[in-house]
Amino acid sequence: MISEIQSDKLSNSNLIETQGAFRALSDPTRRGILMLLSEQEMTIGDVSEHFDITRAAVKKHLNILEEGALISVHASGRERINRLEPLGLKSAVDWLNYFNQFWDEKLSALQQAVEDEQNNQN
Amino acid sequence: MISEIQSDKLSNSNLIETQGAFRALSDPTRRGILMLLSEQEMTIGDVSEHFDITRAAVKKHLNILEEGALISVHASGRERINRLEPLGLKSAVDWLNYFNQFWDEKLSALQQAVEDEQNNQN
DNA sequence: CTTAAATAGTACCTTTTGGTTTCATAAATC
DNA sequence: GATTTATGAAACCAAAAGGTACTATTTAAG
Repeated sequence: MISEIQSDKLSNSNLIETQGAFRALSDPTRRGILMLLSEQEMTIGDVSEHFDITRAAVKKHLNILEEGALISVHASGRERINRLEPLGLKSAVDWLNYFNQFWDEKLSALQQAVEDEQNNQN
Repeated sequence: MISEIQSDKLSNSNLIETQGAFRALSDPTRRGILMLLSEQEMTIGDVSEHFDITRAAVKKHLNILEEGALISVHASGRERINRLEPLGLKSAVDWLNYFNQFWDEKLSALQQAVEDEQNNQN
C-alpha cells in the first residue's frame, strides 16, 4: 500500500531527523525566542531582557535551539550574535505537511457545515 | 511597528494555544502514533502492538495527544477507538507558517525547490 | 453466571527538563 | 594593567516526563 510506504518513510528517517526541531519547539519560551529573533538577531543579553528568567536559563534555551538548527550563533568580539535559521524549521514543517491531505478532507467537510449553519441563521 | 503587533499576537495568544499541540508533537513515539492513526483509526491494543512499550505507556501518550486535540477517542462497547484529528495540527502549522515570510525573504529559491519536491511526491 | 478481554487508573521509579547560583574566561575600556 | 562587561559552564534542585507493574472496572462470550 502507498500509505505504508509513506508511513515507513516518515516514521523512520524523517521522524528521527525532526526530533531536534520538535524538541526545541515544545517549550513556549523557546518559541518566544524564535519570534524575537525573527525580528532581529540579538545577543544573549538582549534576549534575556525579554524574559523573566536568568541569563543562564536563556543560554540553555539557545543551546537547545541551536542543536535543533533553528538558530545559529556567530561570535563578534566578546559577544555572540544569535540569528534565526528559518530553514531549520523545514523538517518540522515537512512532517506536518504530510497531514495536509487529511485536514484538507476535514476542512472541506467543516466548511460545508459552516456554510449550512450560516444559511440557517439567515 | 507592524512587526511588534505581529509579535504580540503570536507570542501571547497563539503561543499559549499551541502549547498542547507542540508538547504532544515533541515525543517521537507520539508522532509515530499520529502517523499510524493517519492510516486507520485504532484501539489502544492495536496501537500498542506497533511499539515496544507497555499498553499503559501507550495510553499515556494517547492521553497527551488527546489533550493536544490531535486525536479524539470514541467508545465502542468495551473498546476505545482512537481517531486522528488533523485539524488539531492547525495551530502548530499556523504558528510555523508565520516564518514562511523569512523563507521568502532569504530563501525563496530553496522554498521553491521544497514545493517542487512536494508536488513530485503527490 | 462465570470467565476472559479491553481498557482505566494508581503507585512507583528513573531520567530529563527548566530553572537557579556560583565560578571561570575572554574581550573592551579606563 | 586593572576593571568592567559579556558570556560559558558546572553543580545543584524541584518538577515533569516516560516508563513499569499491579489493581480495578466494564463488557463480550461461553
